[in-house]
Amino acid sequence: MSTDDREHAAYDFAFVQEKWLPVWDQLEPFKSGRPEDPRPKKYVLDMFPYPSGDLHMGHAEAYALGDVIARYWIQRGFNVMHPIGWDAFGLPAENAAIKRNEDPRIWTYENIATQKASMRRFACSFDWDRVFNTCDPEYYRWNQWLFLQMYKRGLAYRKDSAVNWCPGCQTVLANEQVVAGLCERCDSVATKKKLNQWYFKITDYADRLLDDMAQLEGMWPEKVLTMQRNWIGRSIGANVSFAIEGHAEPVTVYTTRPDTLYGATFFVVAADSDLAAQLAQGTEVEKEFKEYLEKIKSASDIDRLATDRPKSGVFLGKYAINPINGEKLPIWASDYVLADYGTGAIMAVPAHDQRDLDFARAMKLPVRVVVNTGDEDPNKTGIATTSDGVLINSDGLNGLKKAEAIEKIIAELEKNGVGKATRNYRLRDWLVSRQRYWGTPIPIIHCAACGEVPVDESQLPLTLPDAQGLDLKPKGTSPLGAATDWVNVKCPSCGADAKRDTDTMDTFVDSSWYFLRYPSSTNHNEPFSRKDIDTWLPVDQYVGGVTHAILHLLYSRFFTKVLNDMGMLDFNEPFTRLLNQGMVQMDGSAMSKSRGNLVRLSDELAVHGVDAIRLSMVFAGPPEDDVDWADVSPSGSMKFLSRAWRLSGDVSSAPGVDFSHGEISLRKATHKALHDSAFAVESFRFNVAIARMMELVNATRKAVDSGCGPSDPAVREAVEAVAIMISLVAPFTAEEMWERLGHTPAVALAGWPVVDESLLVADAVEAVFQINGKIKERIEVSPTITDAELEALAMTHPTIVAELAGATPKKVIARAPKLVNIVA
RNA sequence: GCCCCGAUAGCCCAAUGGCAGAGGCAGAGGACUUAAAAUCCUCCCAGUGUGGGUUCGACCCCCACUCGGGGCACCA
Repeated sequence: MSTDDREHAAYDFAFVQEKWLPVWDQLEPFKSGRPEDPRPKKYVLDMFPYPSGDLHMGHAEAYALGDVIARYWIQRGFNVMHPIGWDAFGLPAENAAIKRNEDPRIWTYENIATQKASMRRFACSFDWDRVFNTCDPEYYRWNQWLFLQMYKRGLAYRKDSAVNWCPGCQTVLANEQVVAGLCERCDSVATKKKLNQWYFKITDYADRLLDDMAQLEGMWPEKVLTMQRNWIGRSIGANVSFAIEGHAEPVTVYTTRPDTLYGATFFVVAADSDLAAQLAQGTEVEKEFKEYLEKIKSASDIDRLATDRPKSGVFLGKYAINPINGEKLPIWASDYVLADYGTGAIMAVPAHDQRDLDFARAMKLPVRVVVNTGDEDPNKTGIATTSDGVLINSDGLNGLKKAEAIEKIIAELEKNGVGKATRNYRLRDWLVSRQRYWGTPIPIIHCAACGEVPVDESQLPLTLPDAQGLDLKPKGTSPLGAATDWVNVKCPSCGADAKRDTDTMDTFVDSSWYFLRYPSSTNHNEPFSRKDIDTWLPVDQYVGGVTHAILHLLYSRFFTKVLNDMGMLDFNEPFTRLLNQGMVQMDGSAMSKSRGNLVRLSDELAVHGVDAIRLSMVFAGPPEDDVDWADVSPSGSMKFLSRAWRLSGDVSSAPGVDFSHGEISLRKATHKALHDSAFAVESFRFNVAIARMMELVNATRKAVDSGCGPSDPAVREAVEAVAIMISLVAPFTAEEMWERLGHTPAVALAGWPVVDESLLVADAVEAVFQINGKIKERIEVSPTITDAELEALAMTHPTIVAELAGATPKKVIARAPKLVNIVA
């Protein structure tokens, strides 16, 4: 088909797509980091994908949204870095490898190639020169390096602990990966296992992770901040030390209500704690205690999560002494107290804590009210009173309010050396070792004589042994253990026979700092250079799903703070702004093959074209809302793009024509669209931005057909503006329009036209006159009219005069130029 | 149970205390056409989940409730 024929043919998206891709490959409009680039920087980042097959609808939405933002800031004259890479370690590759009996590398790199090709065709504005994969040795060597830095600083350590274990994945899980008692990956019921594992000491950073959120306020979705606050779960209280009858060591409890110390009537230790076992040992209740312990151990985490199940426990026959009044408190063991929170023991104040009250009522233990809250007696109601009030039955605290009492009792306890103010956190240390193959090997050697010996940094990367010949099937121990040549080494310290650590790192380690690597992705000497970091970081705009609200975002914030302490960067928060996109659904539920409601991205692209799919995603509604594919109309998107495209063929003025004498009302529409859609994009209301573009297309159509005609400069100005604006979302169509308008590519770099403020003022606006809030008259007025002028117009208007019938209004409110409201 | 978000036309969604409708989908009619598709034009449709309150004026702010979605859930 000749170019001439093509001119008259209908808009052919497939042809246009194939036409421009090679041109863009050559122009590289999105290359960032050219030396001496004078433009201010903007780092726009999409969460990198896991290479599980080809891109799907969810990717399409996420990357379409990120692309709008990146392309917008380029049009606004910023030097935008918009990189991409692959989060390429992880279980699916390993499972696929087991199934296909081949190296997980093959599956992984094949999928990466597929996704990469799809992203190019999807016209993602990525800087392809910065790509890396976390499974590249060149990347994970820096995971190992960072691990060693953490180790040096005491932030990476091993301990024995009851850890979450997924029987499905046959590996341990971090707390964050257990959702409602289930493995977040495979939904198996997580169990507990006593194991020696590696941890990162994220709890050292709990306060900073919490307090630094102040700077994210208004920049991150409130929802994410709330979830992180809940997750860290800081509470403020006191540790109080109780002597135990017949037990040498005192036991410390943590309480947020030290003011209620006089209301303590019993004492509870976590049944699964070492302390409980110690207290029971050798006593007549030991047998009963052990039976109880067995019973609760067999209860799954799911059962434990039910908060309404009856309280249970065993009296241990011993007594704790209340340090403030010498009272003897019976000690119980129960599973309602958690072994790994606080000290694993509590003082029970049933009057003012619901859980303690439930337990007291079940075990017929006394309840003593020590705070008069004005509520009914918990003894009668069974409802603990937790609000503020006046202290009673509490000696020196009587008459004080809660806050005063807390302050006074803590001072007293501290004076007597039996307590002190303390904070506690729900957050636990991050368990980072995994018993699987496809991850970063932990760079530690275990020597019988020297203990843990770090691999020398010069020996990094410590690459994975060849998967060939290894049994990757999950069996609870790392497959690396079977790679004898790899495992058996000489101790770097003493030279004796030693073994490598056989666990690999949680893949969340990989994603905790990848955003720091993009600017230095080809640096072979360090994970990232200070110069690159200072140039590009922090990330100005991060885009991704809310599913990572806790895990990835919390870990990345933690890494950033550690690196800040190491002096490797000088900011505290990695992601200045965060946008969470919703999910793509079909008929109200998540798409999946098993549900039979899967919409294939490749099918949709084939039928409607890339631009129409991108547009549909972005136009469907607010970005954070879920999109239901049943509600969107890709054919409607195509229709709009065709309308826009057709305009570019109608323009009959020459490129470079002076717009200033163009038809004024269309010019106003153009500048208003430019102004309003920019504002909408900056406030993430992309659907609104597109509505403004549609308005301008409609207005231009009208101007061409029945207004100023196609030769008016205002028409060219409008259509050029349309091309630039829709380039954010429909880059192929925009490029084609730009060419038809007589310009050279790339439209992505054309620049957002400067808005002429004088054209944003309307000639006349409609004002309304109300009486008692009811509209009585509408008139055209100048937008610059004053309140007094408008009021005078209203009071002399025949309709209003007639309505008032001579009565004197009580009050007149004028809001020029919009309305006058007369209160009669 | 606690906390957060939402509810506007048949549907998806706009409207920063000031005329409820920007945009789209679906629908109806018309123009063009031998006809159809495409295209262009025009039109229909709710008084903002319910009940109170504040205000000259409330989709918007406050209180209570209903429904939907999400988060947390023995963390002392």
